[in-house]
Amino acid sequence: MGRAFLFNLGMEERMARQKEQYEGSQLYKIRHSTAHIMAQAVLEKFPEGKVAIGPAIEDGFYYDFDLPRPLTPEDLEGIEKRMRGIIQSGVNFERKVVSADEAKVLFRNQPFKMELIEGLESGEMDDDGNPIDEKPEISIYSQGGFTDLCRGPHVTNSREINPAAIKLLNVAGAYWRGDEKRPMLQRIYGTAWSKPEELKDYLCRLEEAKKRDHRKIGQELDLYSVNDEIGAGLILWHPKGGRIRKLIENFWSEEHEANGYDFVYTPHIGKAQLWETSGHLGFYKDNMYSPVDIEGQQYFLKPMNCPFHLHIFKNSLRSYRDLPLRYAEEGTVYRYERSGVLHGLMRVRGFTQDDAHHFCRPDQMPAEIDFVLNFSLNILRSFGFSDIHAYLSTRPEKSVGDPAQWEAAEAALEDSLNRSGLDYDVDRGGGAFYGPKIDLKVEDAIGREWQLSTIQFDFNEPERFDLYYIGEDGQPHRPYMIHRALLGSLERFFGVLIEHYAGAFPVWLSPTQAAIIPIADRHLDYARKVEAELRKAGLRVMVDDRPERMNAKIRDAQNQKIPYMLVVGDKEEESGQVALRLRNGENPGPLLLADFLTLAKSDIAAKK
RNA sequence: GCCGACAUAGCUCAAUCGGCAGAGCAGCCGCCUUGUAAGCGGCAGGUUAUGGGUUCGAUUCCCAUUGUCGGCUCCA
Repeated sequence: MGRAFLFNLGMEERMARQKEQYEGSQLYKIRHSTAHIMAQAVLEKFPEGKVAIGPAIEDGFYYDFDLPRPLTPEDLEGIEKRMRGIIQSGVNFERKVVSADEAKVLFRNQPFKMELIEGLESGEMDDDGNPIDEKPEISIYSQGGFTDLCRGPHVTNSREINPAAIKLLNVAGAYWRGDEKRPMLQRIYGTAWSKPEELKDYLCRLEEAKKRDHRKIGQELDLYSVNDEIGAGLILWHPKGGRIRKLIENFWSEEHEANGYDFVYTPHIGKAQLWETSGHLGFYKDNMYSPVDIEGQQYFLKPMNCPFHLHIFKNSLRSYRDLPLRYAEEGTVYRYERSGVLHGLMRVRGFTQDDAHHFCRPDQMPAEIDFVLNFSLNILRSFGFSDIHAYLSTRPEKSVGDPAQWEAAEAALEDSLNRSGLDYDVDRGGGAFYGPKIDLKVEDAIGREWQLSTIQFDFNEPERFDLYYIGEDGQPHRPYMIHRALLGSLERFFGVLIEHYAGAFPVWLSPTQAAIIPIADRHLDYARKVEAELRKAGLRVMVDDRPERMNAKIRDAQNQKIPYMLVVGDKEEESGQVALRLRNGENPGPLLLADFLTLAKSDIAAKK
């Protein structure tokens, strides 16, 4: 995504206001000032160190340094201790406006600051390195012998910071100005709050996120793995993960079937010429793997499915009566990702997109957008994502296609968003060069946003492949093409699902829906009868027939996050009942098998 | 890719200064026949990620490779 140029519209205005509110808040000042105090502590330890920038960020702050040696965790402890000392000594933060020349003298030994001053002086960028419109005044802040180039604001005295509510979190590498061609600096991340309880809350939240980490749960529940010998970023779906994937795919297929999609299947490789025509070898080559040679011809692994779908469209002469056409495919693509960015299921090198391409007439386009947006929302909601935010990205400076078409497409996207009632942001100029798009992001159970769906116009490929249909007038016309991935990739979607539910998937997606737990061996026959009955009704159940105590079986079922545990003993066997226990620890107790079945079926139907 | 940290049994983790690699869980075998989150005993499990080097001797020190983690950049 390019740099966001935000316009005032609905939610973004609210977000901008929130951001402004944050930047004016005491907490913001506390964090920003804590960053300065950290820089002071670091420079006391490494007088020859160079400082870069150190802003307050969401939940905390960071500061970038160029230091003579890598920092260790022990260094961090020492720095944090010294910071508390500085805070408690009650240093004042003093602001002073200086001329560029004065600043240059002050910071003559700080090359990064010098660069910032030059930026400020020429009126090109602010002290965070962001482009600005007006030439700002240059201000400096000093505290306890440490002076920093800074716009502020800051606390007036360090006593406003609670030394028990700050904590340094970790050290990481970061490029100066985020540019990989420039020096790598050491960035220390920290967090700061008004009260110690808030710090504790925040650390709990981090802990909670760690517990939900799909990589951890993926192993605990035996859902998937990656293997050294196979390769980084290549996913092995284990039986339980595979079961869930299959359930997702079945639901996906049914919904697509019922909504006018056709299913297509396409190969994993295609000749160089295909990717020349599509333009991928021009603009996407960096993400594509080296070609394989087949009888002297170069073939590339596909990074996208669209060229194949375009060829299916092209394979027959199309009438305006045939449109819209909706081709859907769970297409597995391979993209080169730099080793450092790989991350569990979220960022991989081979993944399956739930892809589709819509081809329609210009007059059908608004309805088609409405359709695809609503279809997407319905599916996402079925998976338990109720908080969905949309992002509309419009025409960038460099683009292909007729500007009038762009405008029509953007208007259709925005109208459709308005009709949907969704909150949305507009990223003006943030679209791809080939068309505007809507991205949908879902909020998970602990408030994090994940991008899943994307709905993109493409004015490029129909042109490149010379797609046309015959109109009412008997003449060829270029169709509109919409590219959409709804769940995004099955791998990432699975990762998001795992984190959203912390592994406790809704019943309809649980690999095992009920564990039948016989108390003693003599209950095994009855347990098998219950199993057979539930199987017949379509439930995924298992009997835990290990020679273990009931308590152990309950514990294991609970840890496996199986939705229903059905304990069967003498009483249940006599009365044709099962004793129901839920994975949240609730214990509704005995009920007739038929009643349990009704309950389970209603939970499944409600996608609970 | 870059910066930093890390890699020991299926999993979670020990092993002092360079001196015979160990525990819990899981697995297997047996005993117990059990009422809502771990019953008891035994057995087995290792080229210490891979390759090289230093050393009388390397899990430990050095180099390379692969992978993982935290970030940067990028992104479904």
